[in-house]
Amino acid sequence: MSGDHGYRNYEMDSSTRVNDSHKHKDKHKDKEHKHKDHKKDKEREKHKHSNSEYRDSSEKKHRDKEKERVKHKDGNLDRHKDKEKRREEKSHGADGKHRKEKENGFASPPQIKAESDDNGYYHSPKYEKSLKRERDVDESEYKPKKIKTENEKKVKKRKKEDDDYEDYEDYEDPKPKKKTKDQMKTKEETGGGKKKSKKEQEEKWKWWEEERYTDGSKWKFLEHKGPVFAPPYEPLPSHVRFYYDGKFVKLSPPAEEVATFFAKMLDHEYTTKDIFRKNFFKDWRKEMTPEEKSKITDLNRCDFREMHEYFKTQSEARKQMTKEEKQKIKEENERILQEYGYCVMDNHKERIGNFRIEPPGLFRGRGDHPKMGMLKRRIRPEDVIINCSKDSKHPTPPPGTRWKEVRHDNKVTWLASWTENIQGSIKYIMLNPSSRIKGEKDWQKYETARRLKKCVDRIRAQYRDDWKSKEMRIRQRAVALYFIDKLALRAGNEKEEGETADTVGCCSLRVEHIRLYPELDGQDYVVEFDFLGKDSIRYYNKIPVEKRVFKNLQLFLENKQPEDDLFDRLNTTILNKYLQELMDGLTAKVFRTYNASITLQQQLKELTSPDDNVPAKILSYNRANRAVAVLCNHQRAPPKTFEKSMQNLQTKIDAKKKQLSAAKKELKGAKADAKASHDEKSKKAVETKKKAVQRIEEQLMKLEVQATDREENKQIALGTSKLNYLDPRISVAWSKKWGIPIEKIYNKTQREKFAWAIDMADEDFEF
DNA sequence: AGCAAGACTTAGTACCCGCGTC
DNA sequence: GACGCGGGTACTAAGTCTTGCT
Repeated sequence: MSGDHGYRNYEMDSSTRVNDSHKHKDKHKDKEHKHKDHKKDKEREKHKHSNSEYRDSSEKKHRDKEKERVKHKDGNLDRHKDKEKRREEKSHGADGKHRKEKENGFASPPQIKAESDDNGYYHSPKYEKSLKRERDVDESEYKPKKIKTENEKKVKKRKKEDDDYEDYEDYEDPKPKKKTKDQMKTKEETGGGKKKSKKEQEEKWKWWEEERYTDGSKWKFLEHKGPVFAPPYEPLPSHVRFYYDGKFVKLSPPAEEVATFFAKMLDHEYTTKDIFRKNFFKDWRKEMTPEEKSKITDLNRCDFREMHEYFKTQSEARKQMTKEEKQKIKEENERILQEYGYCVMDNHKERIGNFRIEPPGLFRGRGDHPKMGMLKRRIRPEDVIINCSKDSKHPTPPPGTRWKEVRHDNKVTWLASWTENIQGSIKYIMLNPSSRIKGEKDWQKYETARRLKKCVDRIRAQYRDDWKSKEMRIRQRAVALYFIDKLALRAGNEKEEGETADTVGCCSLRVEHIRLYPELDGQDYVVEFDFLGKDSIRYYNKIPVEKRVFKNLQLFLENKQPEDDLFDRLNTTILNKYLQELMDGLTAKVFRTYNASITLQQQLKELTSPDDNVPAKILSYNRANRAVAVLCNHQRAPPKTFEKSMQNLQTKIDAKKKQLSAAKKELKGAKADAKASHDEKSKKAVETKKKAVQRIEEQLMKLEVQATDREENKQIALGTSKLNYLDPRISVAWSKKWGIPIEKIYNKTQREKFAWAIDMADEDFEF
């Protein structure tokens, strides 16, 4: 593991997403106090009478002990002090934010602009308007002439004078000058072949070699066909019945539809949970006719089993369909994909990420979600806002309907949006990760992380210094930042209580989430973290910290209740404002990206042995990847089939071993023969046998590597870090350096997403 | 200034589908 | 041809951070 990072401690069952069994349960469900400051004030009061809530007596004991240690002061005094301090901070605090102008979400250092102006652009005159992004082209004037599906004339990249990217804040020119115009020709991807190859080639557009918008717009032209709606509800056949109190009740279609949502989930654990049932029933009743409403008053008396059976049969039947039928469905899906799955953005056909509107159903929150089971209502065209360019062919709503609105906002990237009814948040239809608009952003993210690399030492020195600050808020900020940096914790925004599962990140950690051990297992100053993070994934870790951090934590804990905030003078806004002062574009999450990527790079260096064969090198890669996943706490439920598939693999390995010893025996025999007879034939036989042994040895080794890999991966998910945290150029460089085919590292989708990196990084790329 | 709304990234899981195996 | 498994993908929830309004 990379030097400075804490190890995750996996002795405990650390992989569990904790639902209702976990202790962090609704401790303070105080809906009226939505805002933190009030919240804090009120909480203190509340705690005077809320200590009997611990479910587990041993736990309570522990907490009691903890309480004894802490001397109580008057909470009110504290509170006033808090406020005063905050006011004071404000007065001479944060005005020094010399934020550089940001355009298009890119922090654009002046030199880029200057340079651009000096050098001008090279672009194919044909597309002048679309490429002249700097000058504000009047949207209405702009008409796309042609969709570039083939390799359009190369737009030359701006010339890069200075190879040193130090001065080149945001975008390092990946391969300055090395490329010639004609490198657009993409080689056929290995194995990609077939009829798709033509299309793929057409679509390969190297957006990363073009200029970016700097005027804050995300596109100049956008045309699409709108989203695909969920199919309308099909009432159940009359023989499928619903029973209430054992008696058949014919439901009205709306009520029936909602009932089917529940019926479909019958063998899911969700349906046994009280909150789920309560929420479902409440929302279901809203859909009932008055008669139904008066009749059906108790969910426990409802019998959905016949409906459930029906759906099971249906899905069975679907599986049993003939090839032809399946083929037909597939073709239909393909047709829809072709029609609705793409849009035209600035002369290029781009894949849409999610072009289907979420179908109605029962809300499945993760973890202990207070809204689980609520009805997620059907979205109609009247709920949907369309975003496209004025001069595009607007999508037509389904017959007899209309859109809520059609707007032309090129400052955003979405094509359509609607408001969802569970949380009231907005959902969007956006482009695929392989699109220019997502790729640029992704690239930029890693460039920001690389800029952090250049000043991280300074920042670290600063926060270490701040541990000694006279001001509490600064110490808290410094310790929090230390956690974010060392442990790759998330920022931890405030959440509205009662609206979501009770999960936390760094800034929202509460006293109850950490435990301090002056000494533990021979280590000094150990902090134990135990909390539910994003998606209610448990974070459990014991890590030794520096004495100063430890003392600070003790200080922060003084006079607090378990459910008080650990960092009561800090939140993500304060933290990010501060970070912004340290480096343009720096926020808490950049540390995660930075530490993940740098860890991968280090680990790859450390783990790859030049003499290893390809599978062994890949194992090393996966291990490096795994180190990152562990750092970021990316967990998964061990696959249900895990044990079994491990066994299968073991059987294979055993078989291979037998085969190997047999082959060895044969080789021995052959050698003996050769010795005895000295003839050519037997010599040849020895050679063949030798080869066979070698081959089998290799196969065995491959299997063993596979087994190790899988075992180590049991509860760790590599995908998330690979997709979101690791600068793909590191992986690409590694694969080029060791001659590992990129396909071994990235599957097709990943290669599409990271096309920019695969194209631009060479083997000496350094993060 | 403070906060909610908005936009966009990050996240785990369910399920599908193609492939190898029996 | 059925089966099962494992990777890949679709889905959508849950975060972070920014924007814009009062």
